[in-house]
Amino acid sequence: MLTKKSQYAFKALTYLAERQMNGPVLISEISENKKIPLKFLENILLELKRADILDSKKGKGGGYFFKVDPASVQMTKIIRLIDGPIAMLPCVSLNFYERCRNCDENHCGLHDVMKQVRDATLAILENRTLADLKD
Amino acid sequence: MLTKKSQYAFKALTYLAERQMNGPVLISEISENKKIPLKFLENILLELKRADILDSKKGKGGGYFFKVDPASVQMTKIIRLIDGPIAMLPCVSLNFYERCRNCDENHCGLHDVMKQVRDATLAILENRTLADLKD
DNA sequence: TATTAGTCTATCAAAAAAATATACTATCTT
DNA sequence: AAGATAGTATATTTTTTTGATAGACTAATA
Repeated sequence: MLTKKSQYAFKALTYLAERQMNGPVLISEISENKKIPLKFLENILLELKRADILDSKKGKGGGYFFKVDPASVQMTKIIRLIDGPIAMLPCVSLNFYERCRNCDENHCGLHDVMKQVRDATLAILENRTLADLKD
Repeated sequence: MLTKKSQYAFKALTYLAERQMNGPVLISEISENKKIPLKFLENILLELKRADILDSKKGKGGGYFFKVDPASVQMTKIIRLIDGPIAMLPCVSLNFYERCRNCDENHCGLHDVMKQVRDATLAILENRTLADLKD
């Protein structure tokens, strides 16, 4: 399951993507429209800014906006940034790999199945970008 | 990510599947061999018994054993029993569905993608049973 | 220089996950 | 029938993660 945090992130990003042309968007506007707790949203947007996906401007007329083309950001990037691993087991994760104790990855049936699930999942998510998420 | 609890469940079930012929297996034997906290394992096995996957015998010569053919139990059954939903969003879950507020499922891009991920995942997991998990 | 709006860091609360404790019941052996 | 074996049933505790909030600070603009 995705956490609420990453769901909020996707909603906020979708909102921003749709308003690309209108210049910077206020955190408070996103918060109200998408029903996301303001302070929580601040943290999320900041994280997305630090990851160079968004940028922001302070003061009057300020707000958040995309630093890069939404179509260039894979969904996997957001999930991994906010939630962490996409795979169902640490020993099968590409970006957050951890070896599993008590079982040999070469002969572990669970490992094999979960690797297949991971690949099937990535095949879909890597072909989707933030531009594909219209609400 | 699967919880440790369901990972433990899979390990224990694999161990039991491999020892089908030898009669009932002690909880303590599984616990030691698979390095699963004994008391935690007791709860897990009990849950699997209540779900009619395992059965048990008390007293000397007792222990746990399969009630049904391991080949007849899909992996999805275990995951849903122990962890709950397989889907990445509640609004896309078949067995634990919850409607999402603040977005229309018919026009939500996130919804669509996650539905595809769910289907791809299930396509794999529904074709695997406990008999496929050799360690 | 006042106002606007994002930044930073810390903290808190609630929920979920992981583990443990304790008393009880059924079954087998002698 | 007694004693040992081994699962049953609940409850509690601890730890981690998630979700949310607070408050002081900084940059930009009019």
